[in-house]
Amino acid sequence: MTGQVPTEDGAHARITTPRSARGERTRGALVRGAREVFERDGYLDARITDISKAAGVASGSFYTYFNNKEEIFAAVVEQVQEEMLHPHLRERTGITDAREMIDASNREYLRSYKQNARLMALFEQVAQIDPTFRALRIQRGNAFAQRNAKLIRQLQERGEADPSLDPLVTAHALSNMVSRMAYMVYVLEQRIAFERLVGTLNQIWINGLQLREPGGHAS
Amino acid sequence: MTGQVPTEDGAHARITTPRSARGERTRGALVRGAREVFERDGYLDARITDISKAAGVASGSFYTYFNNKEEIFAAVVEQVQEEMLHPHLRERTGITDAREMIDASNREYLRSYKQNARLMALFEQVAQIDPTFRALRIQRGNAFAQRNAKLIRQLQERGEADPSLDPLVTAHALSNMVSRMAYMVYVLEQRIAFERLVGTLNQIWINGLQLREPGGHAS
Amino acid sequence: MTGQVPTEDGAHARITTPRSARGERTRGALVRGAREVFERDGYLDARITDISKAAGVASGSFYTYFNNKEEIFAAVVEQVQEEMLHPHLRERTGITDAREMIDASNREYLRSYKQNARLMALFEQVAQIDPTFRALRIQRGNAFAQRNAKLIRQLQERGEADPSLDPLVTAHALSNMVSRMAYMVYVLEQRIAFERLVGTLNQIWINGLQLREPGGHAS
Amino acid sequence: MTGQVPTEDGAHARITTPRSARGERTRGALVRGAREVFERDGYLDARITDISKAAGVASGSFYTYFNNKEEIFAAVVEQVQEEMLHPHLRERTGITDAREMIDASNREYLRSYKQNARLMALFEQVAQIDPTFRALRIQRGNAFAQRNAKLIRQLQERGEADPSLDPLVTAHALSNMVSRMAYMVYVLEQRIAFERLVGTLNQIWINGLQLREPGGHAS
DNA sequence: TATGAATGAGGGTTCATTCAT
DNA sequence: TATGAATGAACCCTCATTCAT
Repeated sequence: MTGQVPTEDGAHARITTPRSARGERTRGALVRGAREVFERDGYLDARITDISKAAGVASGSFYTYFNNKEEIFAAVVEQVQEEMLHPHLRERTGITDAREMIDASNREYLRSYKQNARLMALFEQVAQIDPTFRALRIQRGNAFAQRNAKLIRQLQERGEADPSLDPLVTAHALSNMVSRMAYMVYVLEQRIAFERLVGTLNQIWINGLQLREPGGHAS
Repeated sequence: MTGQVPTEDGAHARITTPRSARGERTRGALVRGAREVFERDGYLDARITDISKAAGVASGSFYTYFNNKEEIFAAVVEQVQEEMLHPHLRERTGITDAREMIDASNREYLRSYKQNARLMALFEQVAQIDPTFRALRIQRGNAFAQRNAKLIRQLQERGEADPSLDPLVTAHALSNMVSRMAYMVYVLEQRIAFERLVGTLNQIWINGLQLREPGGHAS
Repeated sequence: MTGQVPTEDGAHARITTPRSARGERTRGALVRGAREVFERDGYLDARITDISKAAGVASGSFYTYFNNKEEIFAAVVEQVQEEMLHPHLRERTGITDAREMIDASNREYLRSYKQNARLMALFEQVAQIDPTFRALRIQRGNAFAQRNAKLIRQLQERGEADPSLDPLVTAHALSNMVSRMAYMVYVLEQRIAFERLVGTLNQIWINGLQLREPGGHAS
Repeated sequence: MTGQVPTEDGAHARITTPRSARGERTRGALVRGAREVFERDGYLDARITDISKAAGVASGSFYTYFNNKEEIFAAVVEQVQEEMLHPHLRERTGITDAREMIDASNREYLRSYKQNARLMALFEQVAQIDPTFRALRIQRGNAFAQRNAKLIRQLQERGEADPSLDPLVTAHALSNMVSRMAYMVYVLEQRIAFERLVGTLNQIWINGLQLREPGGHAS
């Protein structure tokens, strides 16, 4: 399995899944080289030749592992995802308070986005250019929104959130708000201090949902 | 004036501002052709040749009026802006109620976005690809946010909005939320009914700002 | 019409049929250059670059008129056919005697083959390599055999030829014999004197068909 | 001996004649694989890589036994010849009648050609492409014609065949006729029934040579 | 010997841009 | 100005051949 992005036609696939350690090393070098070049030059200006050069291999070696730019980009995405998932152990342990959850979630998202700003810029760009990745993006966004919508519904049922809001649309809207702000601040480099950013976004979530204390009385 | 987007280096500019009526016609045909091709093929896949062909002129004629794809895109943008401003008479006539203003503003924005979805998709794409247009986008976003921030500040001062919110960040966040939802629904074609969309976004604005009745008492 | 060999998909055909005299000249130069290179290097070793070079035009100019080697080869074929048809006024004028007809036909075929040996070699090669041209070859062979079969049938009906022969198979066989000998002698350069060649082939035709004098009695 | 087709320059030959049983096996697998790939893809489109793959060996192993495509093709030819000679015991035992001999010979040739049509197509193709094999083809054709010419001469001397025919040219012509018809019918797949084909060709031989009964008087 | 990955020369093709008419 | 053909730099991709293990 080369990635989540399947090639349309597997018939003539000349791609090799590395069998030897050496192959593994070369493939790795290519993915690292690609990431370097992509981040430096952008997706469009990245030439296969440069990727090979950055990886320190012959230009032809690229084609031992990938068929085209799209495919190696998929590999970069995959690798990055592993990187971003492993360390942070997303499984929030026992956060029950909605406000805390919102803060933790936003904080973590923005921190990670800031950390990987170059990459995130790249993803935005490619999603804009390549239909495959655009589809992937949409998919992920939907999955995420679905989860949040469920949460919102639960809060509404418990009387802790504005019942007039459409849960799914709201989930999408608030998520988009956060991700777009992250883009604006860390990719477009509109300077806003981290805490001010998190704080404001949290507050808009809380206000937006009209979050009330769990067992609380309307203030 | 060829557009708001100046070429970095004017030295080699061989472009002609049409002097004759014939020239005016040719230039116009090119801009119309460009828009057609851009909307059909996207910015990247649009070839100068195709634009000329769509305009019904010889390929070489392109260079009488533009130096490259970027420049004609600027001309398309300019033309579109004129189109979009003229008819709708944006000048809000005496809306004073904040809620009404929010509704009017969001409604008009989404309506126009929906109307021109192809074009908006194009703008998003180009902003992602070309630094000049990206800068333009940022600029416009900032101007818009500034205006909204001022509004929010006024409301806060009048005790009608949550005073804990950072006005500028909030303005950006809520604007981004709306524009991103417009993109999601009308470019990525995630089906959400217009009224549900406007309604939900309005509500999040209102809740988010904790808008209170003008003369109202804190509930 | 670019030739008898249609491109499979006309959708993206960027090929230009020359509109100006200059274009006509360039296209002509390319076809001449192609013929030169094909005859010199063979179909397989002919590089597009070399053809352009031989034509004295930039490498990219090739693609103004042709999409690939196959297409320009078709143009060469077409041009040659015109050349070979025009001058020799094939229209046999009132030959009625079968023997004379056979002699005239074989003589003319072999003469022309000898004259254009390089080209004929090329055609053989390409027919062996490219399905499109192979099909063309078959077609032509069939048409020719059909005509000859009709002739044989007539002779048989008039009692001038061996009635036990299958006319179509015989026509194919005798034609193939001649063309193959032409190939052997003029392409593979197996030295056989022209008159001896024609004479022997004529005789085999005559003997093979058991041609009898028109009104004659079996000798 | 790697084959009858010597490499022009033996200097760099690194080829190994298998010493071990394992080597013998590998070489055999390669030749079999090559035949498979050649028949499937044609000579030109057969890639060394594919041959190795078809043989179930690593791509590098190819070069242990062969230097290039041409050489392994020679090996295929050699192997096939052995196959085609062994079983059919060509040694005609005591056929003395010319007509019988012609029939036996043509019948056997066409049968074998039909049987191995794929391969024969391949040989035709390669003879058209590779000078070495072309030369081989010529050689064989000449040897065969020489033998037949001798036969014809004998018949002429005995007064059993048309004395006006050039024996060598006639031998070539009639052989070419048969082989070309075989090609037409079994490679180009022009449908002609086997018996009709043999019958007609036999008759043309007989008529062509004006074969008379051994002891017969001119009719 | 066998393996399978690495190499890199070689040709194809595109298309922005120039230029003679 | 308009035309449309000519130019050639730039990159992609293939695959025979080599080579370290």
